[in-house]
Amino acid sequence: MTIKIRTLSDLAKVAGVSESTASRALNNNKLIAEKTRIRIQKLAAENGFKINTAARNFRLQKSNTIAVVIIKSSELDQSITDPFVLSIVGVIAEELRQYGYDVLLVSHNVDSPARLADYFTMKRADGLIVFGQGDDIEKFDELIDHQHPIVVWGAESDKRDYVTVGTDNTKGGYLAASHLVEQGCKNIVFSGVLSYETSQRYQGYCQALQEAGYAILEPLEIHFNYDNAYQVTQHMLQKDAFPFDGIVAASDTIALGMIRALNEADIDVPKEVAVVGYDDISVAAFTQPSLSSIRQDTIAGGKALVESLLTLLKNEQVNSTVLPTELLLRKSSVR
Amino acid sequence: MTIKIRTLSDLAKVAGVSESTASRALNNNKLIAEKTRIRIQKLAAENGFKINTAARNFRLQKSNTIAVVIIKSSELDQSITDPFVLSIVGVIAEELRQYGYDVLLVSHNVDSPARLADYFTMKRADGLIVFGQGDDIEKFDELIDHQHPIVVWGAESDKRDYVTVGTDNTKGGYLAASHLVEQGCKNIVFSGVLSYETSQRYQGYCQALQEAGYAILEPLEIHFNYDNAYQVTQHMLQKDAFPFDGIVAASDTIALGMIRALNEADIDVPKEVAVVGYDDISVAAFTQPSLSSIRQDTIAGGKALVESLLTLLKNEQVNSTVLPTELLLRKSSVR
DNA sequence: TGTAAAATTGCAATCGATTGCAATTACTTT
DNA sequence: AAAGTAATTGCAATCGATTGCAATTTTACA
Repeated sequence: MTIKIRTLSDLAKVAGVSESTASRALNNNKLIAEKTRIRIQKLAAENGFKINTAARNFRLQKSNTIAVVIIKSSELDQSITDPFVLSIVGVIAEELRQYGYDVLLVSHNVDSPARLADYFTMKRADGLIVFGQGDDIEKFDELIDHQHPIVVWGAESDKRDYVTVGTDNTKGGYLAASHLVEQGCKNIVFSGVLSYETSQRYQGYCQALQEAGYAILEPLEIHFNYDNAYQVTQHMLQKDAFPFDGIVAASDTIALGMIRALNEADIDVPKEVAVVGYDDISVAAFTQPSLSSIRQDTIAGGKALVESLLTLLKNEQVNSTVLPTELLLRKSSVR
Repeated sequence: MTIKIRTLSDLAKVAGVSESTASRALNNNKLIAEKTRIRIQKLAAENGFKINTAARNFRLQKSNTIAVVIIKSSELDQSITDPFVLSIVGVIAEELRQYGYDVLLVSHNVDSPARLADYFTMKRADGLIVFGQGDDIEKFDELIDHQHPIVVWGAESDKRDYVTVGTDNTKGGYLAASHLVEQGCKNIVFSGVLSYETSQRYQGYCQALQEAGYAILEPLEIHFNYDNAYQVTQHMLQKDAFPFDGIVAASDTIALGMIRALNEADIDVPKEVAVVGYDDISVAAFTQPSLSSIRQDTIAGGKALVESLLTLLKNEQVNSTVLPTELLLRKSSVR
């Protein structure tokens, strides 16, 4: 190896062929005689030559990259560190790798002037998987340009027709709330700021309470992170402003933060306050007490997101997916 | 807006200037008169023109991207879905965003023929943050080319001088094991396959047992995932081959999987078997029983990784970081 | 052997942005 | 007003790979 083969042109020179031949040989183009192809491929391998992806992608006008966008709806929204989101991201990354795609992990502020379509015009991604419809679905819908291959985790929007993958949130909220009703809770509150997705859970909650003839309460303004849930609850307890005996939490993280505050205030869960979480993150079964939760299957979810997106990339139609959901009963809610 | 401004050349044409001027104007180059700059920037903004990153990065020969590489040391290694790793990845993503870098999330098989340096020659990343030294440090060290900006999460290697960020694993193992000794455990086992990082924890464990004059056991071959830990433990229990009264687990995930199996076999934790985990993942405080654990601060870790890498990218020297670590006592180990 | 068809290979344009250097225009200053 | 300096702007090459089409070589067949 006298000179370092850095570019395709170097490779071609050493092989004594033209750049076009070298390029075609590496891409296994049948236009090139098999003998030549093998010779050049071997030469490349021996000299550790790798194609320059940046140049290649630029020329081909595609990025071979899928951006996983996690939308921050506020400064307090730490969904990028939420175990549920991260675990589904892990699944997506692994899945896309098998299809040869790179994964760009991005967190995006709703209020940022940049729009999601920019990822395409800037040629940074061939497709988008988006988390976090946020609280303002109109604003979110504007972000989405369904001219492009985009799949959203969450709830279907009536107004627009982008593809979503998610679980039946209304049913989830309903299951959680009606279970608490059955357990004899009288003062059931929904806990979590209303995003588009969680507002459907809240709808389900409302429906269950209505059927039971109970008063429907305003949801607690708690953000999707553990600390906020803990602090807000602690604060309410200190002010003696916590009259609830049942909680439908919008995420397990929220549920756990609240339970911690309750524990510390010596309030028994589930006897004094019964709690149902949402997501069924992997540790829910091991919390103290173990956490009843509405299951959202991250593996099925991640796979469905990827599959739908890949189909869109092939310019084929895809319908939104609603994954089955169920209530897992554990100790935090069963008296 | 009669014609769509797609490229810099379009923009220049509409603005009535040359491409060079347009380019410089967008980059706020002082060579261009302020009036012109503002005019062109406004034009670009009004027409939603965004620079083509692919073209730009290609021309500039950099990617503006950091690859976060999670190395799979075997098919059973699911570290990309481990909450500890994912949560630190979340921190990294958020941190790098603030510095304007994109994050490429990659899982990489140790046995894959591709080498990490390929990410550079292929111009896919300007720098690498790597997780998972695996069990074969020699093999790993070969992967790492310290000509390039690479920061590794884990333990320092004696042989090579790449930059690492991690916690004091020997101390962690020591703290965990000697605590179990204090609790009166006689038959303490270390649980988790020995990677380079965990073997240091095992060292610490050995040291503690030695000081106590106890027999040192072979570590349990459990992979870094919840299910494997659960299954292996369950299997041992069924075969009546679980003679331990103390467990130093190599991760919280492992600890939780084992505790689940113990719980189901009606073995009391901590009375019959005391358990200490590792990582202090966010839910450790809420498990049943709450999990004693060696803390690894993901926020400090993520920030240190990013900071070190950015320094390397500036062609400056960085030393490896060993973050402080501590034992958090909870119920799983305190009798 | 001659010629048409098939199989290989090469030429040169192209993707879109950046930048050194040259060219032009605008100011100063005498 | 001339000449020199400073401030702007434009020309054209460049980054590395791909690909339509033309050119060349090989094969087939009469």
